Amino acid sequence: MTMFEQLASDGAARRGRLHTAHGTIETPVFMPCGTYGTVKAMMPRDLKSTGTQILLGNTFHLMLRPGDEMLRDFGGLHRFMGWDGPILTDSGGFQVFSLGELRKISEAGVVFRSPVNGDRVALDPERSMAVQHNLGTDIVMAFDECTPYPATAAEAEASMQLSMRWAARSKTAHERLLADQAGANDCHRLLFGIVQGGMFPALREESLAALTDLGFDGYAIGGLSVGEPKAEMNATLAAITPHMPSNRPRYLMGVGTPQDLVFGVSQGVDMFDCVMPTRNGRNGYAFTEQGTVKIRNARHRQDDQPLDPTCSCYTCTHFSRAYLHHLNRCNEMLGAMLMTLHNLHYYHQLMARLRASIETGTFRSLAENLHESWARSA
RNA sequence: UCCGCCUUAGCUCAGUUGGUAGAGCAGCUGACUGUUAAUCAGCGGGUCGCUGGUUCGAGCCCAGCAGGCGGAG
Repeated sequence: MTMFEQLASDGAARRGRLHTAHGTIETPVFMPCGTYGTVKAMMPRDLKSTGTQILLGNTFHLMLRPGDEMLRDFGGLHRFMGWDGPILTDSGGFQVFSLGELRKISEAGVVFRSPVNGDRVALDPERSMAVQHNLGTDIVMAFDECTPYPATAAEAEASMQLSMRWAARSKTAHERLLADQAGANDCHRLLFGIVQGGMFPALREESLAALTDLGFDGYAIGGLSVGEPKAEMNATLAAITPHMPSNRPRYLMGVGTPQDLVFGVSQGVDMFDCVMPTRNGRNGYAFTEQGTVKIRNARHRQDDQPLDPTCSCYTCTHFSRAYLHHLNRCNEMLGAMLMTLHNLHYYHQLMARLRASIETGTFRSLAENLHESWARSA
């Protein structure tokens, strides 16, 4: 059985299937972020009920707490957090970007100051691979540097070249770890490389070529949605996806809004992840078929309507906007839970509709309808 | 009845040796894209209890009054 199979296509959009040690993933797929071994405010059974197929964990955060060796000895992250589906782990590369002043980068790797207790924490390709294997992740991400924006061509190139050298080291370390585990029934573990290169198409192509020369199970696009204008992000994405291998999954990292997902799928992206549905949900911001809803706004104080009348999630079938408004005002945790539940349900429903439309060749008209509907409310 | 303390934003309170007022919360709004985030940011809002006095100038000093709290009878 091949690891990734393409079932249908509609324009550049692809409908596929990705096989992992913990199950098969229907693509295009959205993956919620479970940074610290939990998708915040969600129990695993909630995730299942919203249609979550695979979720993210984070190398950097989990190695700090509870520690990757502890998790290995415990039997892995899946058992620890009670999630039996696939898990993809970010390599810590995004923390190289997001922790800003708390880090020092060199050829060897990165030294962080732990945001937990100020400890000195070192991370490099070899350590990142070891941590991800200790966690027992299904999809390992190469250790990279997420290039900041804005960056000059020279800066973006230097950063990208460093990420490519780290990608080679990641692959070597990953294969050594796989060899060590040969015989264990759990060696079906994928490794994805990450394309960098800032907003420069030529650098992006160069990065992709470096990665395909090495050969990875999947190819991710990193370094987007880091503060650049939307048009620039879309242009950069559109410039690189046509060059990506069609027989491997394509993953757009850290993106995005529902509109971003539709655009990404239209460009042939298979996988997405983003904190937006969960973080924004906790902050009182809902995504609906009619556009976004800021539940804290005074206009919802006595609103007896559901968040989204077309939605079949537990939140929308049981509670009013007035109640969600009240919970948010009172800072009650149930508010964060119900809002997150809805947002994830909405994201996964959206992906399911996109998948179905690719199968029936109606992707384009669905995308147009969605944009019209979102635009009407905005 | 006497003595002391208090009265400043919707609420709880800061306001240094006199130089026409601030915070937190509440309210209203915005942001959030491989999570250092149940987070962060902006805005509106006050005859400083009332009436006089001293002073170039009073939320700050003085007198009286009103209301509140505590104590003594």
